[in-house]
Amino acid sequence: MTDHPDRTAAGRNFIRAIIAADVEAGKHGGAVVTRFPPEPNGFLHIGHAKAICLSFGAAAEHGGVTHLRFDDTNPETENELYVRSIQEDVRWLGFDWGDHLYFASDYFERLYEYAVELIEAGLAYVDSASEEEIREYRGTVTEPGRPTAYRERSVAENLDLFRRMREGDFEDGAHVLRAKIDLASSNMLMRDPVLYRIRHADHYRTGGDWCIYPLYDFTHCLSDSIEGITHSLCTLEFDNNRELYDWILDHLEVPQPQPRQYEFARLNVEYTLLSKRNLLRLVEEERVEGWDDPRMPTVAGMRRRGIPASALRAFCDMIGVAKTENRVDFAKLEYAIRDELNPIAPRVMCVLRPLKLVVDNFPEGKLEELEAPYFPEDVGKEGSRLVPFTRELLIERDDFEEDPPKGFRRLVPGGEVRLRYGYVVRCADVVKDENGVVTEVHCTYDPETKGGSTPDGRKVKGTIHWVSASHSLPTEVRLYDRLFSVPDPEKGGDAEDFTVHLNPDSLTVLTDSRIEPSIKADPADTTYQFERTGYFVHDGVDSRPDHLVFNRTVTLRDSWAKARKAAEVGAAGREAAENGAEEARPSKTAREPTGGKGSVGVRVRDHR
RNA sequence: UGGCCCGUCGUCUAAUGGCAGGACACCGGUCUUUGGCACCGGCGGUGAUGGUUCGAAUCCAUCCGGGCCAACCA
Repeated sequence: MTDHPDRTAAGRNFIRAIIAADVEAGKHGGAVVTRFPPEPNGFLHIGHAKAICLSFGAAAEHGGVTHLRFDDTNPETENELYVRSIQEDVRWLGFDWGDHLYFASDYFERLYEYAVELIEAGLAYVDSASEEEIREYRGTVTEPGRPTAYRERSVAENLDLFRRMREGDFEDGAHVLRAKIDLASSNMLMRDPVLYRIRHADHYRTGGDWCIYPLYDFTHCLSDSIEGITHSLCTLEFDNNRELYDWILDHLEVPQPQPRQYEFARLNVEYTLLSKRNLLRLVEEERVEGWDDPRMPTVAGMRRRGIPASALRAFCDMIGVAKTENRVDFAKLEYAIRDELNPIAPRVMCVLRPLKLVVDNFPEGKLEELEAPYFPEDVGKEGSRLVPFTRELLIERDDFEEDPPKGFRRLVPGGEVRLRYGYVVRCADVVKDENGVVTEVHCTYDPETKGGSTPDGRKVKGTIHWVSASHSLPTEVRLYDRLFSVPDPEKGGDAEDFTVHLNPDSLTVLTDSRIEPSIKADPADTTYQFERTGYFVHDGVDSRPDHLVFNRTVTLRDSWAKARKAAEVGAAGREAAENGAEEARPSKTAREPTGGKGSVGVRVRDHR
């Protein structure tokens, strides 16, 4: 899995430096045990991928192990479906927890005993104040908290009450167990944090065994301790929790040395959001088709989109680990994807928005099979397929211009262009409908240029992709763009609903695309490069032999589109209206018009 | 507002008192039967002000800016 050799270089980030120093110093006997502790209440996303790469990577670097532990202490939000998807996703990412699969819910009995120990030491008490009261008595960041009426209960009374809480003698919310620490602490988390609450709810694993459930701060440090974790890595927002993490372990009889918590900055990516709460909203409100919608930043979504696990790992390597708040450029992810796919994705030809091209001097009914390599020279991989060449072909609508802009290197009236792996053709004539829309391009081909070479040495500047009109396969193609139209959709906080920033153009469905027939013989999970357009993969959910569906993983870099865009700056949004014709809304199934008429002038939206 | 954390090219990230480096992006070029890939070159940064030091991104102080914390969520 070390596809990047320098990954093992010591001290590549501050956490790995700490771990390396600890190993060097012989702490924990030189052992490294980390853990990845997801709560099974949602799907894993790219932010988790960063945490997974860090925790698994840092341990593996020293021959250590990483535990997968479900932090399942909240029966109301967690379930089995999430447990399964999380395991599948971690495995798919390429990491192995071996035998070390754990559940915090398996520790409930031991946790209960630890709580009793705390009570016996006079360090925890049962508080019978209401939730509102406790909140009010906690004070604010500028005012200290005050004790409720129950803070000085005797150990015996606390023990009895806590036992009866477990027995089910009380209603939800009647009592809680609190640590007795410091109500005046400047760290709000130290103001007698709640350790246990009563919740008469069935847990997806323990069923009705318990009606009291431990909270995060109590559960997490002790779970780490129980499992012999050495380095407990989490994100920055748990910084304030560390003091409590240490306090609990310091005041209980636990194995030494204790695990230490280290925090790093969570990942943010431009034009997306990574909070599980809001991702869940997108799913529940059907703004997307589900957790695995290819537009989602979830591991499942990215997998369906065609992003290889190796690209995600490479991306995590590239972004590093630090404590600085960050928002990573979307282009960095795209780079990682292209960089992984370029050497492994076989090239095939698919025409996204077809325009008929008739080769006038090619015999009607004649079929010529042309050999086309799957990889360009520089990739250096063997393999080729035959592509059928016929009198009637289909080319990309964008590849013909009657009135070409400066620098246009494709087909124009009277001009020559090379059909990839085929012949050089010259445009002789154009057929238009009553609206002046081009419906057919007529060409003549030069038989001497078979395969694309020019024996006479003349330069043909443009090469375009094509398919046979009669032998190509119809396919649906789904083009994805960023889910949000602003770099930080959650910026407004709760004051603003992030859904207003959803990009209405995040999905474009093309229904009359045509692909070369060779792909019929390939495994369904093949990731292709459609020449000149991008990387595509069969949609794992909707694609069938009789109804092909391809997802665009990422576009190819397109310096022509970039140049065009730059040229148009200042020319105002003159094409806004035309673009509007092909947009589909998220989760809706609007289709691009299938006739030539409506789709003329439509440009492939650039991914940027 | 009290506490804690964090400020380095546009973005991400190195430099642990000793030449501010890399990646992505961007710009220019070479190559090219993908306007892809590759290669070459360029642009561009230590939030501010003081102080300590032969020497400060690094240590200290103040200020400015950003983030987290007042769930019986994690």
